[in-house]
Amino acid sequence: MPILAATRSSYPVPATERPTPQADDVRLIGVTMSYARGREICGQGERANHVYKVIRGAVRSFRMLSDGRRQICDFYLPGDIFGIELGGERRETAEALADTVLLVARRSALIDEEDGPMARQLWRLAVAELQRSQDHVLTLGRRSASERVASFLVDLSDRLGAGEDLELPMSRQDIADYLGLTIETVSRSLTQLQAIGMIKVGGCRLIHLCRPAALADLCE
Amino acid sequence: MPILAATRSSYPVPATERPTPQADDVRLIGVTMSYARGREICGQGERANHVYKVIRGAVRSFRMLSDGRRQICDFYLPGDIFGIELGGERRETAEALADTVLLVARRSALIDEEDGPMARQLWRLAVAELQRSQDHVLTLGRRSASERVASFLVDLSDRLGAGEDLELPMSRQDIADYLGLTIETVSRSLTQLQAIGMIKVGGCRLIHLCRPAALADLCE
DNA sequence: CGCTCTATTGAGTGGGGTCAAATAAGGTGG
DNA sequence: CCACCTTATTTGACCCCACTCAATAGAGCG
Repeated sequence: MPILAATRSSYPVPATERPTPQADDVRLIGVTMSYARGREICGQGERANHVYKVIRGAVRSFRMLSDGRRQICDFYLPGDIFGIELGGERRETAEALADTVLLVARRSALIDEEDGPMARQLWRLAVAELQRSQDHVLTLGRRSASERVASFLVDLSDRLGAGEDLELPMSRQDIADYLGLTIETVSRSLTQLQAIGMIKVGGCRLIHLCRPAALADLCE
Repeated sequence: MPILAATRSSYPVPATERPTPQADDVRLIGVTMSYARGREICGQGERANHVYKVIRGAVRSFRMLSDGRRQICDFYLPGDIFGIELGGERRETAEALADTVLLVARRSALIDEEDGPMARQLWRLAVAELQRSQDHVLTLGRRSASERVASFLVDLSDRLGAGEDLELPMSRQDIADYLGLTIETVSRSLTQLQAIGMIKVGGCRLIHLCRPAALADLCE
């Protein structure tokens, strides 16, 4: 019998089978599932049969080169929808950053519908993700290490709606693989931003933005 | 009276007013316009009232940081559609790489339609562009200079359907701004790829891929 | 308290950037 | 068609930001 499973588990656990009470943006009907920290949600090369909405926790989505270099494409936070692909095969792997609860819906429930409004919702979703990806391209292509870290913090603060006190759901390694840097460089950039009074690092998952506006200005 | 204008002109010139005879992918109804090399097609911050399909020539789409650093998000080649935005404002500027002919359609003709199949076409278009952008992220985040240039050449060859003889529609500066490098590094990478027998540079706009498969392998 | 995992800091290196000069490729006007 | 001018590309010399390798310091957990 499915239960709401917030406990650490080795395999994904169905949590409830009711559709979400309120659908914010896109109406998803599916099953909520729990994933333990680090667990794979869906893998590169698999058939893309489901789409996901983050209820609690956080997710990283990434691709790897054959020699092991990893690039994180995006992090997904509560409210975000991910996993909508064009063709049948997934191009990215998604993993839970922390213990995470997802709403899992059949892809067919979304895509095969001859429903104009729904298709437009999907389109909006795709365009919004495209814009995020293009911001990412700008950051990776033309910003220095500390600018990348600054823009990352600003973006995360906006998305979490957390104001000036950020609790990072991801490790330094994840940030590095998102920003195209190494963990050492991420760490040094944080130290440097702290030195110029932009932020205050209080434990490795806690960051206070002392001057959010100035931080945003760093990214132009 | 609008004419088919292939001549160099200072301002965009309407070419014909008939809809395209055959629509490949998305049925666009609009006006064909000619743009001289270097001319702006639409600018960052403007209202996004039109969408564009490349008939002849090529287009670069880019964003700039306040200090002048430029990041090219994508190049658009004959057959490609671009300029579909979510909100009202454009986030990127588009310019003609060479003398270019575009089919220009009103955005409203696409978006306001309550047409399921059309909305799905739009969605496919957006997802396809998203996938290209995510490939770009992987390249910028985790590949070395010569790997970037190699993957760029392979991708361009695929898209142009040109086989092993590539005619580049863009300058070294454009390539550099697309790949997050400098022109000097692009040039050195090309020289290096030539030195190991991968390509043959014959004039700055002509590149022959001697070993296309090996070149693709460089990008893993 | 000790073990393990993660993050920070330090020292040294190298890939790609900067600056500058040489070369090649286009245009333009005579 | 050629000489001249302008712009784009290549090459060289040198430097610096970010990477690598290594050691230290915290954090989390049993």
